[in-house]
Amino acid sequence: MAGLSSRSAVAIHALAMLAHRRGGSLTSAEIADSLESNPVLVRRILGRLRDADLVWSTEGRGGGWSLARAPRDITLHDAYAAVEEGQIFSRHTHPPSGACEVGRNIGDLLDVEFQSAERALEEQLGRTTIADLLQRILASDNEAKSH
Amino acid sequence: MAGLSSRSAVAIHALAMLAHRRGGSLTSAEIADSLESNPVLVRRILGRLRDADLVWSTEGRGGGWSLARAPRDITLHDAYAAVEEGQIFSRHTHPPSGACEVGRNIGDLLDVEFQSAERALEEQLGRTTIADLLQRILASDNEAKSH
DNA sequence: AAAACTGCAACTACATTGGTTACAGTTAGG
DNA sequence: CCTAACTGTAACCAATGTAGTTGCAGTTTT
Repeated sequence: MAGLSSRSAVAIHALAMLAHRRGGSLTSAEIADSLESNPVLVRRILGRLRDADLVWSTEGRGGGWSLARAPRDITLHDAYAAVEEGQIFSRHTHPPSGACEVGRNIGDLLDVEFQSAERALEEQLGRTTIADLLQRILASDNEAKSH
Repeated sequence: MAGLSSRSAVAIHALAMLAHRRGGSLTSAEIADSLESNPVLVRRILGRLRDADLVWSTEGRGGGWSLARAPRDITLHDAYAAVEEGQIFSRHTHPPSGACEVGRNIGDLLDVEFQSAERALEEQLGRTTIADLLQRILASDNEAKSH
């Protein structure tokens, strides 16, 4: 458990690509190309984004994926929450001993602390939208080209 | 990678127990008892706390573990940083395609976002000390006893 | 009918974690 | 000086979750 999966990175990458396409759509193969990864992996992750109403998909020939909202209305936290499950911190694997003053009380208090730390992380993620990110990506690209 | 390990919870639990002992020491077996866990596991984690100068240990008969600082000078972030390694978010497993405008620029920008989110979490953890936590643990215990 | 898609189940390889056993080294006490 | 009670570590196991892949059924356009 050396941290969370790379699904957040993949999800945000895909959302940025879709935002770059404006209203247009992309296939899972096209997104997988940019990720140097696999279309099935992309569909798995985009499927979760669809469950969270961030994107929608159409089947069959000519099908693919599109944004379900404006890029400025999707935050990095939306992407994170859609693909990453549960809590960041793991709690005690066994309930601590009730015979110990610390053991029988620490559980709930630790929960409060961990939850507020996670909330701080989520709030920070919520401050950046896909539109913000795409703008910086394009600025970064122009910067690179001019050198 | 459904989050971090439970090492932070174990570390904080152990620090709270040591703080409760005031200047005294505890053996890894005593701490393991409260955790309903294993002395070796405890020594592994307390070893990291020692590397971070939060506790010290003495070997041999009558040995054990003690705090290396006052409880009010140890934050939950200190414990977290000592036992949890690396970053919370995983990055792209392969570097994205350089052929894609998004792919060749997103890496660094995502790093900035993820790092500032993690910093927010760490700052929140830094706001609570072991002394704070122990005080609440004891208050919680008295509360429970009075009913 | 064929081509180009999504959706999904199943499987592999791999890393990490929690847990355990075993044992060497250190120290205090009788 | 010998034994009991500790720490320190290495080695190993089972369980879990992830990334990656193959295969195939279903859907839609041409």
